[in-house]
Amino acid sequence: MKKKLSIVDIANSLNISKTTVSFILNGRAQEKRISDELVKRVLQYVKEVGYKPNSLAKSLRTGKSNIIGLLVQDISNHFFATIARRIEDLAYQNGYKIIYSSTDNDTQKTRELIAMFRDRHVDGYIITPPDNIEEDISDLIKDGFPVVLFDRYLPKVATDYVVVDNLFSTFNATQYLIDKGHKNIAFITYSSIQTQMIERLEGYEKAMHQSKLKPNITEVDFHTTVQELLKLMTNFLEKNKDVDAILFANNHLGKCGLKAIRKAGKNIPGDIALIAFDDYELFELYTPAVTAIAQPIDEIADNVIKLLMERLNAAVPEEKNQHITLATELIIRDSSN
Amino acid sequence: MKKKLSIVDIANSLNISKTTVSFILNGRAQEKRISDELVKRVLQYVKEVGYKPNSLAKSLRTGKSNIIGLLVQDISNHFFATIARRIEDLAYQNGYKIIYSSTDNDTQKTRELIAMFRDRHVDGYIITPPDNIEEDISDLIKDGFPVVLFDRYLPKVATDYVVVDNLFSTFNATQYLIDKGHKNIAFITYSSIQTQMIERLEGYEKAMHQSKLKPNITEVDFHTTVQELLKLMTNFLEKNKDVDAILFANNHLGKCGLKAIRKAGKNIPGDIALIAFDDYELFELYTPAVTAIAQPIDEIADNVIKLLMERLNAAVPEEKNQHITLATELIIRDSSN
DNA sequence: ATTATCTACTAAACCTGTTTAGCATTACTA
DNA sequence: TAGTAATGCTAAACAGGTTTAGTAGATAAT
Repeated sequence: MKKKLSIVDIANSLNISKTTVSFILNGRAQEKRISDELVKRVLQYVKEVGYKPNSLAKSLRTGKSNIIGLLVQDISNHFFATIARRIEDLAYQNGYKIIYSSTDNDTQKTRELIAMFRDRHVDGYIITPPDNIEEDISDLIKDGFPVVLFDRYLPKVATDYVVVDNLFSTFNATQYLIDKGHKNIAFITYSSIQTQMIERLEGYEKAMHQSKLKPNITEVDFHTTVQELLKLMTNFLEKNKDVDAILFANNHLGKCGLKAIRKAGKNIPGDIALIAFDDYELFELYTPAVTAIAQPIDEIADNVIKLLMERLNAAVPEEKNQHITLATELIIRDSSN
Repeated sequence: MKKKLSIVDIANSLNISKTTVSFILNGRAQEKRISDELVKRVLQYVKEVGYKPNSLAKSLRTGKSNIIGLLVQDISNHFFATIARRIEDLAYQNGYKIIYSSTDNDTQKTRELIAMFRDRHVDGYIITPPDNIEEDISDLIKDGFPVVLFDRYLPKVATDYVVVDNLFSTFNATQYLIDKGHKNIAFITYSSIQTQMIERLEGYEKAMHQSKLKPNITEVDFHTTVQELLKLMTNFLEKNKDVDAILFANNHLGKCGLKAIRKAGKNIPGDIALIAFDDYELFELYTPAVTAIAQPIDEIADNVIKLLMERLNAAVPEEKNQHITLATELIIRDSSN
């Protein structure tokens, strides 16, 4: 195990000061009036012996880590995994690494994770915030850390965020169902105070209200297990025989709903029409295919990174916050009906 | 922005040396004969002011970072995302954080990522290795870093790994198809020199050979896009009208195959039977449901972390390597046929 | 009474970089 | 020809911890 070279080793080998080496390696040679000849000699030698500065030592001194903290609700969820993947790629392209964790929408866990990230001198944060995390995130912002939220935002916290037009999305989807002649359209969602969920509910309610239809809303707890969800949905179907369409507020609910409907032996969209928030390969290949509200995953990731990079590269902290709202696409797959 | 407290601030406030504070905070008070009274006083004060040691400084001195580097093939793939999720949870439970990246099976990219992780003083590595990465991983091991591979292993590299019994899995699946009376069973896989792929191929070949059936193997390039895969599979179906069953070597191929079959208007399992390696919600809900080889995702993650923790906690580096092979489960969903 | 041992701490070195302040030379001005 | 400026480089401080080596005073052993 050959021990790693340090900047002192380089300096000693060349009989110069480590200060000089540091300046050269950080591109400050010109500014510091180091002769071209020496610069060339040092760079050549460094390359030759394969010296790589210890980034921990660098971070300790500079306070920068070139690491971005990514807190998603659940990395095993297709929506978040795909976004995380793209965020990762873009971050690397910008010279940043990603350290991530899943929050499970758990406030206490998220709080600890933020503390950990902070402790690790993370340069910037990308977060899908759980409830009641306002204070922790405000602290980050107050202390000058760039924070970009996505999927949802915190009305009380002034920072950048990237979301989709949830209200219009469910309004539009509900309207689509109404236009197809459905009257008893149910909405199944999580009981949540998070903006994306509230807006999705509002969109549904608005459309129903406009058409003078009676809303039928079921709110389930976020931590309900798949087993329980299945039972719950099956129950729902039994007790709501008149429901002829269901709008699901996210992919997980949609997936469970599909299972329940399948088990109940109902036909889609014959017996019951279905729209899920978030598209899914599953929905495309299901027979017959399921109509879905597709979020622009790549665009979300692109904008998140764009906002974060702007803040990271800003010489002076930008006061103004940017709020980006992207459009979704209603992917109609049951048009034959 | 209140500036962070350092250990010196704590020491000064209490009129003691920072050495003493350090010893107490690292649980070495007894060993260093610090009086119980002082220990209590320091801990009390530290808690009161909320002092948290700077982990970068700590890492710089100790060489430990409490970070695990996770290199998966693609975090947006359901199989890897689910394993990553569990690895993340278990790592946190053990006091480790995860820094991750997707390799895309790209050797050069992986090489750079390993260098980056190393540079970041990652304590241990969990890797799904791409081709030709033997030397880089051997270097890691030679330099004393714990490395656990999973999903596949490198025959030329002596280290711990967790895999599934690929050969038996495809042998068993093929045999299942044979037992159901299929004669023209095709195998669609990636052209790969990776162990898991080779073994899956071998399992298929072995079963076909045993039953004196003619193998029908299609190998596609790993970097083939979804579009191209679809076209390729559609072509395959057209040119192989006699094929009555297909075994797919992984979830992505299975998914694309399903799409192609659907587009070709064929029935499953009436016209053509299907088994996919890796289970998928998709396969369960597809109508009719698709038989699949399910990998024990939780078990894989559990064992990976177990092996890694054993190495991380070992006082002396363990010479012997542990190779864990887990069983898969053939989830039969087309039994009605 | 002297030396050895134990107790309860601590000064200083160390980890490996970056940054500040400054020091010889030589070149240029007044 | 003294004074100033530019050139080319470096010593030392610093970031914030851990670890080594040791010290002063009290107690025990010889």
